[in-house]
Amino acid sequence: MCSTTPRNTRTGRPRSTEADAAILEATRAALVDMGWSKLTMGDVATRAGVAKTTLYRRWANKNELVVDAVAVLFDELELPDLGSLQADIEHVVLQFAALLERPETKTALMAVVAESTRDAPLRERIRTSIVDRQKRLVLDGRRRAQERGELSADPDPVTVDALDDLIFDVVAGAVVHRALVSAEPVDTAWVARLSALLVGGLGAAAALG
Amino acid sequence: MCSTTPRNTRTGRPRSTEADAAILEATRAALVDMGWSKLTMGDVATRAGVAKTTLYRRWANKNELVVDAVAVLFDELELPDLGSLQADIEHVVLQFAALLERPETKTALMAVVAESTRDAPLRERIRTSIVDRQKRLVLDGRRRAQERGELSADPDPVTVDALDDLIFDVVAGAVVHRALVSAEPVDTAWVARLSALLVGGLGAAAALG
Amino acid sequence: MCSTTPRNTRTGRPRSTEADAAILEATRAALVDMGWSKLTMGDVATRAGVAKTTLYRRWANKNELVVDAVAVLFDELELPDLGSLQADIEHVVLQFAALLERPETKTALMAVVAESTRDAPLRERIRTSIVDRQKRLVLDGRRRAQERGELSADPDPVTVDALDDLIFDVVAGAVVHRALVSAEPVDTAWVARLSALLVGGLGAAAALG
Amino acid sequence: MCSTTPRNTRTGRPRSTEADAAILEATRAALVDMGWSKLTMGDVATRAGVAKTTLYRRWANKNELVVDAVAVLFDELELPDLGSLQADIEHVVLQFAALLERPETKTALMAVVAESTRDAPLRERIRTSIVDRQKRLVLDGRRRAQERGELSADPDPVTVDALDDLIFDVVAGAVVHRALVSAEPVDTAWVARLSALLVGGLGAAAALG
DNA sequence: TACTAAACGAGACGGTACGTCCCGTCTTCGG
DNA sequence: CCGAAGACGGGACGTACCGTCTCGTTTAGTA
Repeated sequence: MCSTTPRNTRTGRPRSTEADAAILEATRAALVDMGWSKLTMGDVATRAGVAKTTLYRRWANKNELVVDAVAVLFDELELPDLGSLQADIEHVVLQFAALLERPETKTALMAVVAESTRDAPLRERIRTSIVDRQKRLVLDGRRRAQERGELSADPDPVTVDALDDLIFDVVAGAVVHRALVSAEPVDTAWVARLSALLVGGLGAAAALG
Repeated sequence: MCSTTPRNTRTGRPRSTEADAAILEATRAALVDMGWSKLTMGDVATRAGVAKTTLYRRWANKNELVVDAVAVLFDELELPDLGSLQADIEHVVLQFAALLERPETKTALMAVVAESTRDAPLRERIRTSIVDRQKRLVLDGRRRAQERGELSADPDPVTVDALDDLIFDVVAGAVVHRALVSAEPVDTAWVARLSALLVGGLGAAAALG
Repeated sequence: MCSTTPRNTRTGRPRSTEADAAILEATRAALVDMGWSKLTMGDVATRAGVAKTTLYRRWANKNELVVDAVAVLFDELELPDLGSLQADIEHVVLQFAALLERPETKTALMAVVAESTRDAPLRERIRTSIVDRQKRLVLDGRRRAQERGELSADPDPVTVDALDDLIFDVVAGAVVHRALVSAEPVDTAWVARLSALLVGGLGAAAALG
Repeated sequence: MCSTTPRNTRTGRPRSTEADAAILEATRAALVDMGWSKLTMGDVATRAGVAKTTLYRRWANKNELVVDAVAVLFDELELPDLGSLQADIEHVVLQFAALLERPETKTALMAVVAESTRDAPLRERIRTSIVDRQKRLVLDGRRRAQERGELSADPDPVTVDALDDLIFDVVAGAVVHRALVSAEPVDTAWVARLSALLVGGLGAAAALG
């Protein structure tokens, strides 16, 4: 979780795990109060009841800290089986939209992505901590739809992977763009239209072979 | 273009219009060299051969300046008639992807969007300078497809607007997410899959009514 | 007075002379309250009602600032003609001792001298700002004693200079050592013994040729 | 030698005497390399191959450690009988000057004296570890000169003590001032002038009674 | 021989000050 | 009045040490 790998040595005083938790919690609180660009390391340290050095001992910079602080929130997303592909999509999209409405994610997600365009380690951290972890939702949903017979079972794993990636970018990208760029509400009507478009498109793709 | 409305007074030395252009050019150059978060007003002023006061007389802050500096780049997007909806989509998506590959847009777009989540005037400026200006592409493409008969002509303008907005968020969002969040290449194969999905989905939606 | 020579250019806002004075005054106050080793640049800035950057724009470090802050105090020393060499010596020694009793000089003088052992520019600054300026007292006193006939007038200027330097080191060194190293009071009895020793030694030297 | 008195208990692992020596040696080395103000406890610990806690178990702070580290160097001063007061003075002054030329004493002596102006325990430690130990040189020299008949034997012990103290401050002060404040060489010519002045002054004082 | 208790190295801890960078404003002079 | 130059008060940065603390590991003297 921390940016520096835990030391291999076993000498010396061990790092405080309470400090870790307090810092991440304080970071989320600071994101809510200040937003990403006004968040300062000193303020996070103060909120966490921790010295600034303790932050820097664990995270190299603000971006890595913020990624870790918000990554855990993305793990709350779930994909219960609601009986149809469209219902599953609508449910997870609404969940994702609710997550993006939270002030800590809203201000932080795009900011760290923006920073990651010039920071390869940060990009990698975002990928492993957030992006890859959420692809499971697409994989589960697609597999389940195939089991239901809503989608044909493509035998080529490469094609399947590419399709999963495409769906992931389309769904997540559309929601993020609607919520943050267009700054319009992700309401049930919009979600219904999006999922209809997707289900139709996937069905047509299947029909075409 | 400037944040302050042009003054009505006609006394005194008039503002230099060369300065305006030099500042925006310098801003783009600074974005390329430093990225958004390392860009400083002082550096932009120096690059533009201009005093800091001259910047602040025209733009209230870094974000507004950056929006103006990159907005013009988005006007380069065009939608030539390539004969089919799918071809039109693929063309514009590739253009958009190329635009997002440019270092000045890559680093700036998500950053100002992130800032705009806590800055309503900035949100408005992004909408008018960038977002709304690009919706014309969707509108033109959709209208052209209807004229070709690829899409049915829905008589309800509200439904049409909602569909245009959906398509805009899906296309733009998917490309941005692919390029910046997933950090995977927007290549012709991916673009073909995306446009196939869209065309299929729109056709299915039309078939369903 | 400041460590950086005033710029040659005449453009831009000129430096505040009030800030200069306020900073030196605040430095002396901080020396009194905190002592040299606990004095911080930030505290001096706060006391002076000035930003830290304003300090650093003028002085490269704490030592140069402190030298400038205390140097002016040494200019208060005077050598009125009291009619005899011994009286003149006793008077100036008591003045010097009183100066060394002031908390700002007591804590600062030895500290900057200690630092100057590894800092040639600081050594030079101490010499020009403090040491050389006080040698005038020795020169005046010696010349006056020669005019009175208490000392023979040596025709060789090199010998005279060497003697002035010796007297300066003996008198200043003895007082400093008594006050700060031995940490014993520089009272009238001790001063009387010191001046008697000096006058006797100078007389004997004159007698010997 | 250590600041804390040896514990009375006899259980547990005894303190390492090698550590004591290594620390003092490391302190002198650090003084040479870094100077007093850049010397850090952590660096001394590292040089000594010792943990920081081991330092703090023995010395309360940097100043006390430095006093102990340099005090031993002052014990090297000796006063061999060279047959005349002037020769004795010149010899010890040159020895003292050589000691002050060593980088570890040059940087440390004035620094700890400066610190001692606001730190009574340190002042006491300096007195007992350094100052009082060197007064023996004056006492021996003065007694020896009286035995030779160069100085009259004053029957009043109070007067004798006061004279010893005066000579000590004059000699030590003059050398320190010459070497560190005036930053001029303590060469044989200067030493000859100083001792001539002193011998003359003491003789004149004796003549006057 | 095993126990005990202090000293040890290592290094994390809360904290202070550092000196730098940039902010956005203000103050000067010259055009 | 505009613009350049640059000083201003202010805030945050990331680093270096401080002196303390908590670990697990010696180590000498006792039991």
